Amino acid sequence: MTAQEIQINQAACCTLDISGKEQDRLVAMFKALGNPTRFEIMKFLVTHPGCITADIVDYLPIAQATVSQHLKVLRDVGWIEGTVDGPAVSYCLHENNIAWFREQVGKIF
Amino acid sequence: MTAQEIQINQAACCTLDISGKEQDRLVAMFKALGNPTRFEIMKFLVTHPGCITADIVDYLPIAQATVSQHLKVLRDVGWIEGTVDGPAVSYCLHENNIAWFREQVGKIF
DNA sequence: TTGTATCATCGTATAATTACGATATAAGGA
DNA sequence: TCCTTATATCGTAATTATACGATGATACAA
Repeated sequence: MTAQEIQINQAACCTLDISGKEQDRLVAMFKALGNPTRFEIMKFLVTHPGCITADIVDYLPIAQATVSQHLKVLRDVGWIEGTVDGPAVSYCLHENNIAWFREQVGKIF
Repeated sequence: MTAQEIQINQAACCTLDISGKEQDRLVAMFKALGNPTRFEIMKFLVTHPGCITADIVDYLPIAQATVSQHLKVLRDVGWIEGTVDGPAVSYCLHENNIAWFREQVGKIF
């Protein structure tokens, strides 16, 4: 169920300054970090900016396929960005999106 | 520039000062808001502090049992707090925990 | 006590997530 | 070209989340 699918039974007098696609994106960012493994990946990236997937696979006790899946989730919602570097992919935090997230959290609550 | 000053600058960027139970709690808070319905409930509470469950049930297009379940999740992780008021329960945002969340997000990323 | 209002919990069906091994793809070297 | 390295994707089993109606629990008024 997305923000657009939820049919509110009351006038829009109660909405804050987020809704629709922006709200869905924010919720997706919350959801992505609501997983212990993905949170751990984010923590790793803070201290290892520019590391490649293999580094994360070595660090975590889970299979390569699973790490790749989690990286895709984090990429799709905008927490991180990957740069192709030969056969490898180098990952970094997506600073702009992180700033946007922090800004939204500050605005809403 | 001394090594100490460099360390201070790094700490200002990202302290990564979280682990164990605190990290689990933070992840649980992320997860709880990573659901569109629960996010909508939080938005409603911003503009309707002290409202009761029935108000939220009227507002959302989902069954009372489902709303109650979502409220329990939000309560358990600390986003909101409920006060018994006769047969009803009045809900508010848990300001201290929200401040803690914002602080953690600011510290880590 | 009986009835009503309010909310929580139970049981359960369906959907989504998470993990894995196997396999496909893409870059670059021999 | 063929081989190696590094990732992504596929198929799938197990777990978890989400929603519902039915029912249980609690407060209070009549």
